[in-house]
Amino acid sequence: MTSNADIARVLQELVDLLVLAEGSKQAFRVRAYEKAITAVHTLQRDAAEMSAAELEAVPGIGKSTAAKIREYIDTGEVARITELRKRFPQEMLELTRIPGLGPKTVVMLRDQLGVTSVEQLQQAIADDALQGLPGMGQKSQQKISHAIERLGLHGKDRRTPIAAAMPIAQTVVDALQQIDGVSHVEYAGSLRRFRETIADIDIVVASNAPATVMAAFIGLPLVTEVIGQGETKTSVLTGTGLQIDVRVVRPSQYGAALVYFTGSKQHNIELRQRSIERGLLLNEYGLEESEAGKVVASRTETAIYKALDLPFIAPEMREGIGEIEAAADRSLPRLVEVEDVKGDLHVHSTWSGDGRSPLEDMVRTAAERGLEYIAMTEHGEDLAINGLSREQIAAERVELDRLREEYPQVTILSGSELNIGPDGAVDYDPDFLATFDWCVASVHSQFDLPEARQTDRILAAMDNPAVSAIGHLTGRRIGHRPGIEVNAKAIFEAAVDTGTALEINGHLHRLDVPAELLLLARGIPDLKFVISTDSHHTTEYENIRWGVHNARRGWVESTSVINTRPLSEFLAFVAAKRD
DNA sequence: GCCGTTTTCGGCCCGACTGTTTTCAGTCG
Repeated sequence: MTSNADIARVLQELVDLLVLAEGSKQAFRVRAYEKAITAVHTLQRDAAEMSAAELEAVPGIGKSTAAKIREYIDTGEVARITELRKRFPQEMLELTRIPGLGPKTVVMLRDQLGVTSVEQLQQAIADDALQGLPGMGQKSQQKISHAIERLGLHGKDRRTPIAAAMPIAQTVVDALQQIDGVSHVEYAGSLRRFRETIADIDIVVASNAPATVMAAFIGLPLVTEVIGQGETKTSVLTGTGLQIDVRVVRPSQYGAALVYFTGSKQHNIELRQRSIERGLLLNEYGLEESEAGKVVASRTETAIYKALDLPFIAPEMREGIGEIEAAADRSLPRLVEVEDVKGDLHVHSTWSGDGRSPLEDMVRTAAERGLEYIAMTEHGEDLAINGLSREQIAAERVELDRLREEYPQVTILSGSELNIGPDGAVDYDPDFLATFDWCVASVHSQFDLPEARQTDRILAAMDNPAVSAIGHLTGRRIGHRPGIEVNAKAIFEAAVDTGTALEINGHLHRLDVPAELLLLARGIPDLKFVISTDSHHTTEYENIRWGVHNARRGWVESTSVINTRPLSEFLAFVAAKRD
């Protein structure tokens, strides 16, 4: 069956082609289709099973898009796309990936020089053929030439995994924080919204001395090239080709700037439309009356939202997927927060082959961090090298008993991270499994089985009464390895039916269950999650922040997360399944 | 192309920076 993801991909190709045909990414048709793509992504059912009329009823999808979606489902093609492909061959789309080359220039190059590929463009530059073209001089030619050279590092489409971007962003934020006269610094953009990959890092600075900030910024050791520099905006590249944009605003404008640069683009557009409806104008400097120009709000984000008759909307939700409507009718979810989390139920020590901190260090750190309970979940014995035999588990439990006396403030559970085999079987026998207080079961092998088999193995693992949660559902490593393919809906249903929780793994490389799937799980009553750090070292308890961010991006409420509950309630959840 | 308590046409978010220009077009976010 044609999946929603397939449809979104097809519409994306249509958008890419239309940008050339329309000459602008901002063309209304282009934006309309982009909105439709978002609508398809967030659709709660399979588009393939929907009639044209039903599709048309979806906000953002109109008559024309609905017809094209049906056309694709029924015939596997869209005539409009076929036609556009003839006008704009694939290589021309490649040209638009060169930073600084927009659709107008790409089409002009074809019309004036017959250039339709990167190779031809390089030849044209070698021939000095670009300067003299309408609107192009020597500098333009140099700029394009330079952009092609570094395309290998960062084309416009290149995205960086959040795990790589986050430490860089924090380094820059920390450095800018030190500058005299800087009152606030925060990373914004897709990083603040906690997307799993980011195109560039946006940093907002509040200061009355922008020149000082910019000078310090471009002087940072990680800056290898300055792309653009103005009074309020400077863009640079790092050695890995990651772009960092810094915007400086006055402290009184900080909230407006933060809203603006956090985005998303769609969220901002909707906020501006809401502003216009109220006779207001919203930009990165403030929310003001359109006529009088009097500033209504600008210092804090909360003030901006309030002036638009909205409660504060969490950055992780600002994707233009219905959060503003939900805010307007006061039906925003009560998102989970880091402070809500009482226990960590996925923790390794050096007892596991890949653990890097000794057991006592892990326990002491948990106690110091104020956790009420933890589960030591060393790897099960089926995981070669890393896993624990029954004898090793018995030995670890002796140590756990001693630690319980030494650290009475934290309840230490004896757990395991079991391995889900290709058929859904897990480590150990039922009697031995019953001796654990808590087991999380995860896929660690056979990542390329077809969707049906992957789904079946997880459903089988959920049927096991000892399995209280499924760990890192897809097993993906962001930017390195795609996850296993699963039927998410079937898994959500089975999780409810069997009383099994789904882990939200907080490792920045994992963020698994992915937020995209969490969004699909919205509104399923009784579906429970557990947010875990998967710590292998004492420093990794910090991962709880990332796990919570990811959960919030998936609109997960505090009440759906079992490790926000007191120990007694949490144990009751485990016991309910075993009975 | 989508949408509508300013409905079926006429709007559609807003600004910085660059390079080419003497007032703007293109690109980008």
